[in-house]
Parts: sequence; C-alpha cells; structure tokens
Amino acid sequence: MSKYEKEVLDTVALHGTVSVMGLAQQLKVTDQTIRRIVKPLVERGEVRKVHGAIVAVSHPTDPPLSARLVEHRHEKALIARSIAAIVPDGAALVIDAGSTSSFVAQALCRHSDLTVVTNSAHIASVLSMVGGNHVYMAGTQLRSHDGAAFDQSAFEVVSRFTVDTAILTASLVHPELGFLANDQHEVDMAIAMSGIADRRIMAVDQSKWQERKANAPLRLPVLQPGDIVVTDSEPGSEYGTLLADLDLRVG
Amino acid sequence: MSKYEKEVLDTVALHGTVSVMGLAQQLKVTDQTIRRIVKPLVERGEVRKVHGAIVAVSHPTDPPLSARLVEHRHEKALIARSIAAIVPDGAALVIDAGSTSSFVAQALCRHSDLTVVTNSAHIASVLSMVGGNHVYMAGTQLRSHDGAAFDQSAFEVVSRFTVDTAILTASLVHPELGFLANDQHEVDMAIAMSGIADRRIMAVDQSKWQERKANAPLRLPVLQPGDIVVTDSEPGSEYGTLLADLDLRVG
DNA sequence: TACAAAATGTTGATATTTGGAGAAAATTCA
DNA sequence: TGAATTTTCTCCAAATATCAACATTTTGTA
Repeated sequence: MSKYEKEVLDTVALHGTVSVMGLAQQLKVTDQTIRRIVKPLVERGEVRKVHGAIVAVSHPTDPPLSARLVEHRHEKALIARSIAAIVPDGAALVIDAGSTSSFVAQALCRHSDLTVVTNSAHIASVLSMVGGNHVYMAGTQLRSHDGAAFDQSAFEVVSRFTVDTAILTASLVHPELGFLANDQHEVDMAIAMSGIADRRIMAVDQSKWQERKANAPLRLPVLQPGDIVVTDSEPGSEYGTLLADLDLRVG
Repeated sequence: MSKYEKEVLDTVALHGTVSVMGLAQQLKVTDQTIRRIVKPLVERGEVRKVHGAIVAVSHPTDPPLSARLVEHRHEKALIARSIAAIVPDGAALVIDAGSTSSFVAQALCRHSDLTVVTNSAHIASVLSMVGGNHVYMAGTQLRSHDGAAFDQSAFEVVSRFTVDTAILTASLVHPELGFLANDQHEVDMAIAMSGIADRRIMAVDQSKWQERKANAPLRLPVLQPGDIVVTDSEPGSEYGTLLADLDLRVG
C-alpha cells in the first residue's frame, strides 16, 4: 500500500493535478483502487480531491499579507488618505512594514519628490515607481509572510538617515500597555525608525482598539508628546490617558 | 470546485485579463465550461468578470500599473511561462531587474521553496509573498524608473551567493555584437549575477531581435556555451553564429 | 495446506460535469 | 435609434466520475 501512496504523492506533486484514471493506468491498477489509496491521503490533508482529478494541496494562493490587506481595507484606505494629506510633497519619510503602511504608500503615489526609507520591499517598489522620488530599501533578507526585512543591514540603513516623519503601525492598542507589536524585531525597527524622525505618525484602524492582548505582548515605546495618531473611529474613553498628549485625528 | 480553477487563476494572474474563448482554447474545453468554472471564482471575489473578458482583481501585491503597460506584455508573459516551466521547485535563482524578469517573477508565484536573489524591489516583493521562498533584496538605493538597485551594496549582496540559475534580460540582440544593455550599471550587474550561477537563462522577446543599436550600445558578455535563451519567435538566420552553442527555446 | 485478513477487481446505481442549441442580454457600428 | 454582432445564459442529453456492495485474488500465519 505505502509504495503506491508514495508514487501517488510524487505524481501529484510533479504535475499539480492528475486524473484518477491516469494514475490507474500509470500504476497498472483499477480506478477503484486509486480511489481507495487516495481517500486516506485526502483525510490526512496531503492531497485535495475534486471531481475528475486529484490535486496537490494548494500553495497559499492568497499570501498572508494580502489576506490581511483585505481585512478592514476600507478603513485602512481612509486612514491612508488622511496621512497622505498630512505629508507634503518633498518630504523625507521612513515607513514601517505594517499592512496599513502599504495603503499609505499607495496613497502617497500622488505625491512627488519624496525621500522614502522603508524595510518593506512592497512599499519600496510601489513608491520607487513614482518619478522624482528617492527610495531606499533597508535590509536584504526578506521575511516571507510580508516581504519585510529585519536583518542587521536593515537597521544599519535606517540609522544612516534623518527624516521629517516616521509612519508607523501597531498590531494592537491597549488602554494601559499602549501600542503593541507582534515580535521583538518589529519593536526594534519601530524604535530605530522613530529615532531618526522629527515626528511620528501612528496609523491604527478601528480593529486595533481592543483589550485582548493575544498576539501582541510587546510594547512599542516610540511615541512622544505631540506625535500624531490617525484612526478611523473614535476610541473608547478608556484610552484617554494613553492619548493625553498625542494628537489624535479621526477620519 | 474544479480541476481547472488553478490554471484559470494562473492565466488570469499572469495576463491581467483573458477572454473566455482564449481560456477555452487553452484548457481545451468549451466556453460554457469556462463560464461555469469562472462563476464561483467571481462569487468568491478571486477574479472579476466583465463582458467579453475575465479580469484579475487588483491587489496591492500585483504588478504595478507601469508593469502592465509594458510593450509586448503578451509575448513576455509567454516567455515567462516557458522559463517557469524550466525552473524546478526549490531552485536557487538570481533574477535581474528587466521588465521581462518581472513577468518571470509573476509566473514563478506558483512555485515554492525558491531561494531568490534580485536587485529589483518589485520582484523581491512579489516572490517574498510566496510561502516557503527565501528572498534576498540586493541593494539599497532604488533607481526611480524601475525600482532596481545598482549601488555598491547591491553588488556586495549578489557576490555573497551561489545559485543554480541566473535569469537575465537584454535590451537588444545584435547579430554580431550579441546581447546588449542600456548602461554600464546593468552590464556590471549582469556580469556579477551570471558569475554566481551554474547556468543562465536569457529571456528576450521578439522585439529585441533587431539590428538597430540605438539605445543599447553596451555588450553583455555573460552567456556561456549551453546556456538557455528563451524567446517567443524564431530569430532570423543572421543570428545563427551568435546562437551556435546556446540552447535556443522558442515559445 | 488451510485459514483468516487484507487488498484488489467487477458490477451496477447514482451523481457530477460537459457540450450543444437556441434564447436573452450586452456591445458595436452605421 | 435600430440592426448586426458578440457574449452570456438556460435547459437537456450524453459522457464521465464516484460510490457501495460483492466477488476474487493476494498475503500472512500456524
């Protein structure tokens, strides 16, 4: 049995999809037997079965970032437009690799003569296409789920610049803990970016104003009095203390 | 759910838009069948449907508009598919920043476990989204018209790697002068990339087989005997000598 | 060898998919 | 606008795939 399984898996992996009959001929057995071999494989999730063929488990057609980009995309686009309105032509920016930042980059496409430093390959590629911009990609080794770099060279590049404005994002905002990030790399990068900028703009959509601290346990100690927070919906009163000396802009 | 879905999505993603009839011919089925396959995809929002054609949903990670307005994009997509068929899953690649290379990157999205080194922010961002890939962005300062890096760090990064295959492009191919590039930076990068690869694949669309040497006066001394040249149309006989010991593949 | 267990093959009923013809809707062009 | 053209939709018959039940063969063991 197992010798057939291997051959089935190999063939499927090689061709992407195979018909049951095709496999039956190749293995010199009946189609019924193929079905019996394939059934446990499907149950174990090693292949997928559709009418007429057996197909390889789909490599993520929708990469994680685009999936996240779809969530709350309307709100993020709104925030991005607000931020774009704050940033003047000719500004020097550093932009982090958050999903909301990708929308900001998109919104900044109508600007010109920007100097942009970012550790997101996607943002770099979008903004470099705009004539007159100077774009610097920080980092070499790209993280696979979002195409962002957090290696040593990313920090070295960021530290070489001084810019007007840092555009940052957070994974979550907690009333007492403040702005939170997913992992230490992101915290370090946010600190590095905020350190080279005269002012910071924090972009957080409505879904981030939540108390659950599930996957974002790390604090982002980056904002200073007078920095701007852009969001799409008024946060609850429990955030009053946190936002006391920040410049909150809604819509 | 059908066995053709994957191929439909592939084709749509690669070409931006396709006609129902075109897909029908490619998949060797009736237009009715294509409509039936496409209908659930439209309902799930994976593609968009207009009268006469089926259109890819615009995604932030999609090739920017500029990449779609490229001349000869149909031919380049064809070449890209051929190259993608040559490259196996798990390969280590270095990819240059030519416009055809962007199409190759798009076509490689269905591969997995690739190791990719490139000096194009766009290619880096596209391929880094694919789960299992390891992508390295070479360079920091991005050239504004194509988002490619040719600074010193770009060469340093490239020289750190050894890969199976280099995917290169040329601006023009001349019967006697051979493969030509636009400027010295591109020549230097092509040499660096070809030096770290076991074999080279040169992608040139039909429009490059011309004698005019207007804007591409610099020779690309990068190909070695046995290297692959992929194009979409048989070049004239005057290229016989140039292609003598190369592996020419048409279509 | 005999026996039981597992794997494979065969048959027939059921379900799904496909292609064709014609009607309906959308698009183009004079 | 109205006719000609193209694209899309609907229904149905034919082709194909799937599943379940039973027969047959192979394998493992005493």
